[in-house]
Amino acid sequence: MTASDVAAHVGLSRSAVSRAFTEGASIHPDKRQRILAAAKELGYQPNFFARTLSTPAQRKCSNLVAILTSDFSNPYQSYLFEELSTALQLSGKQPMLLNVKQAEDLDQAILRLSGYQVDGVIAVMGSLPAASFSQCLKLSLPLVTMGRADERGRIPSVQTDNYRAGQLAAQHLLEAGLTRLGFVCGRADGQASIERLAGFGDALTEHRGDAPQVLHAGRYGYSAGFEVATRELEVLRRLEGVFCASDALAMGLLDSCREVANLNVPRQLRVIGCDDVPQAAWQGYQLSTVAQPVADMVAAVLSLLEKQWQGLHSELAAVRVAPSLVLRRT
Amino acid sequence: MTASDVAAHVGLSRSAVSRAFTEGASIHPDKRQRILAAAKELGYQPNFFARTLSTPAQRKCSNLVAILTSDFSNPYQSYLFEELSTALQLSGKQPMLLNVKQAEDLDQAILRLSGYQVDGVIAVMGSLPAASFSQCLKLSLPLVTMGRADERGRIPSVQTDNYRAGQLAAQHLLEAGLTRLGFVCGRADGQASIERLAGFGDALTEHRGDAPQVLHAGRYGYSAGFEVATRELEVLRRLEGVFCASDALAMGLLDSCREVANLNVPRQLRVIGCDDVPQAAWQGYQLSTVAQPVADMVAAVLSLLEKQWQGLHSELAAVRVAPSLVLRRT
DNA sequence: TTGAAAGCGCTACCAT
DNA sequence: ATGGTAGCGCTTTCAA
Repeated sequence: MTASDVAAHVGLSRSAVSRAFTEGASIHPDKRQRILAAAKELGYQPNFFARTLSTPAQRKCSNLVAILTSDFSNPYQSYLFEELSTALQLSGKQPMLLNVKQAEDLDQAILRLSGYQVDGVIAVMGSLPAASFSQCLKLSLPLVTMGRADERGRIPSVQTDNYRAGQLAAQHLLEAGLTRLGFVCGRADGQASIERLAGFGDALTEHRGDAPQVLHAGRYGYSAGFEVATRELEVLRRLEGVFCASDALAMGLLDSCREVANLNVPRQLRVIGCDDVPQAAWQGYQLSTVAQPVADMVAAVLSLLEKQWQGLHSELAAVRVAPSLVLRRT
Repeated sequence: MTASDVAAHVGLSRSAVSRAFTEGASIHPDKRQRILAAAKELGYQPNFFARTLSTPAQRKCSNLVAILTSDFSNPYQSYLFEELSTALQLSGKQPMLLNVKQAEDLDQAILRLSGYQVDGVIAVMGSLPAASFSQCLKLSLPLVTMGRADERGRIPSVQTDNYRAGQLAAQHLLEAGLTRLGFVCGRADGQASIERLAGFGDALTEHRGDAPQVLHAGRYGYSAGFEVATRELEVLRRLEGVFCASDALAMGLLDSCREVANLNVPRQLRVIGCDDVPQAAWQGYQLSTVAQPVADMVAAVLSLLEKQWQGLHSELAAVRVAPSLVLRRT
């Protein structure tokens, strides 16, 4: 089905058909109606590829935006992904997905993406090195990363203010009158964990508390939380409250307390997580947590992309969005 | 960056560049090397849009495949989605995502998709009526649905053999010597729930057991499971085992038993779920379940698409893949 | 094996 | 407001 087919069907020119599908083009309303009706009947839709091809370079635009991600099993990632794809569609963009398993593939993958003329790339991969994105820079392909800023500040990024997240967690535990506090770290080299710990620790010392006891889970998942709690049970028994670097860690720890340690939460130990994934609200957990402001983050990402499309490269930055406290049972 | 730019850079023709990127084209190996090297240096990648445009209709192909889905918060969906996108990429296809919130949007959405020249559509939306896909049929856009067959058998589909899933669950509970059994239904009108119940019930009567007591949760999520268990506590107390239409339902029920009913699982009540989502293996749940054969289903989906691309419409069918039992603590 | 040229479906610019 | 036409980047004949 092509524009010519439709044109022939209604007895008008190809140009007329094109205009009927172009917002604000000079065409008689009646004719536009007739053309649109015929198109609907014939199942015609302008070929976006051809359209992009013929549009002048200046405002060429495929409306395709790539989302790069490496892990869906992570509940926070899939939650973020839901919001991201919805927002993208709402603003008229079509999300393309790239599931990147190995960092080495990245340059190659981005090159392929450029073959699809994507308008921009959103990278949701906290653990990937910024160096991997050199190809985007080289192709001057608009890019925004989420969850991790480029060390050299050359890539626009959006992330939670992790330092603030640590402060909030500390504030909550301190207000409960607790003093012996701990922090469960995800990846030891993870920027997020490091910053959360910094905010947490600073807040404690400011309030004349002791520095937190740090437990190393090594990863951010449920199992890691369960395992670290089982392994470090003695440490946990001496604590009054812990801040976990992710909700999944907190939930694993919680279950270990319940089933292995027979440690009552929140009576003997208060637990606060970070992310506010849907499961945190489950009646079985009722986990208090520091909520990542997902909606705000998504809005910030779109705005950063928008700026790049408008050529406002000067105003780009590492955006940090404020998290908030969600208090539940733990 | 266009083929002409690369051609100029190496002092050859556009045609040569095109051939360098075409598998098995007639070109001197040395020249191909030079061109490929130059392309890499310049960050050139053939424009897939233009390529699709110029390729003869017969084997025209964008390598774009759309995935339609309506809910990512569902853990089974995101798990399935992970597998699907990976498999697609592995076979050289690029997944495009369409998050469909409202069924009415569907026709419109599919039309838009056709504008992107997608090679096929995979619909992962159990709860959408088959009628919504008329647009695909009209455009003769290859389509495969997952999780729900078209009543009239006109749309190729892949799903778990839900009847068999019910049988497996029954078999497990009967082998444990239990007789007073129940079934927790998700959506009362959901095909999956109905079939699972049928298999479950038939297996029970075959073994001379009573027909199962049916509890209606109304939805498939965690909260629905928690609520139905709390509401129907008295019924639950009289049962020895329940089969839940989804893992999320089972987990909600489990938590309600633990926290509200003080009912010991598995001693007083055995619970078996359906799906085998990652959370089912969490130490806090250790949920026995009927596993959906996700890898097999994904393979079947790709194979059905492949057949449509080869024009083998005669061999299409509603594929049913066998589930398997995963026994854990409950 | 190679370069020239036609044409894929479309939009944008011409004239009218 | 309308129809004709050039040309977007590419693949593919066709000659050579």
